[in-house]
Amino acid sequence: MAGLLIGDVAERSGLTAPTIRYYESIGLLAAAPRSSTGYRRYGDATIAELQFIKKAQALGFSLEEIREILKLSRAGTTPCSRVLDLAHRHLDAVEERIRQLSRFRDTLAAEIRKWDGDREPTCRGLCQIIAGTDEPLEVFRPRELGAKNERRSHRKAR
Amino acid sequence: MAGLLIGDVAERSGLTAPTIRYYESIGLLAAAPRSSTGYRRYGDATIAELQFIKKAQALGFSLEEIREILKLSRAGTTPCSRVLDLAHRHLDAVEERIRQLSRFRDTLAAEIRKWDGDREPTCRGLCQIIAGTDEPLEVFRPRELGAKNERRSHRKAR
DNA sequence: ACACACCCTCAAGCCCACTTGAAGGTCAAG
DNA sequence: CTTGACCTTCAAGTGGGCTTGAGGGTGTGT
Repeated sequence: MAGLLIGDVAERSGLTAPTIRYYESIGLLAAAPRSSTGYRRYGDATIAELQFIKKAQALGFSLEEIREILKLSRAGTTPCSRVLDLAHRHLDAVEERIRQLSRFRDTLAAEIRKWDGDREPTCRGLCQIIAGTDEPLEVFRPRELGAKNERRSHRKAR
Repeated sequence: MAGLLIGDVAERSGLTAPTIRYYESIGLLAAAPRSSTGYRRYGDATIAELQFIKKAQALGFSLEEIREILKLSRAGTTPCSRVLDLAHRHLDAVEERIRQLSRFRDTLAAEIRKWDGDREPTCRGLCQIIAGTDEPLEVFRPRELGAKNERRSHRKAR
């Protein structure tokens, strides 16, 4: 009987069998056809799809976003502008993070040089150094790019 | 009585009161002194510390790592060589992170360019574009950069 | 005196992306 | 016919970093 077993697919895609079942369970992957005894049977298309999922994930997309992409993709006719937009936003986020990290690295490196030259380096400095750097950093939350943590309550003064 | 209430600290630091209590509970923040009725009382130093935590977090450090930094930092009198050493290691970590992110950005940007250039950017094409790319992409796992997912079992052929 | 915005603790829940475990069915080789 | 490597399902656990809820105390303005 034709078709790969889940373990073969797992091996070829570099995922685990439970992960593949999990993907099916959350609707990321279409339900595989079954053999008469209930075994899932796969074709090469699934491996390609899993590799797509892996790479999309590696590119920073959440499973939710990937599902959205695949849904649009399966619809076929829908334009890809949303997907493209999503990718652009990810790129922006990544670049901003690189900038933040670079600034931090410079600050840290400068501080270390100061310390290295210092005869009597105090540890207390560390907090102030890092805490006292320039503008407030935006928190980069790779998996949830929407900033849903805005709390600006007006407290009654006591 | 002197001292900020937890809500004031929350507002000024941009965190929430429960989060601050949580940080205390996991030993990230020192236990605040209490008023006679049990209210936590804070000084400005705590706000600076929380901002340090926020920034370190934004830079990709886990609370565990931040705790380590703060612990050494608080040790105060102990020779600073350890802190310095830690700082060096963090600098290395930051630089490695920058390199990883840069590679990641290049890959993503390349995908987007490919995609942008496409006259008929069908989502199907997109999938194939990403799925069909050359070398395997490195998975970018922001919080756990260690690649612990190598499974290469040898399956018996059936 | 009362409302109301704070504060406290402790426990449980949530989210994501899985992983692990238990209990059992299937299939090919020896 | 047994062994053992596979497959099945469903449930529960993991980990990081919180958030939410219940139940109850505090402090101030009117």
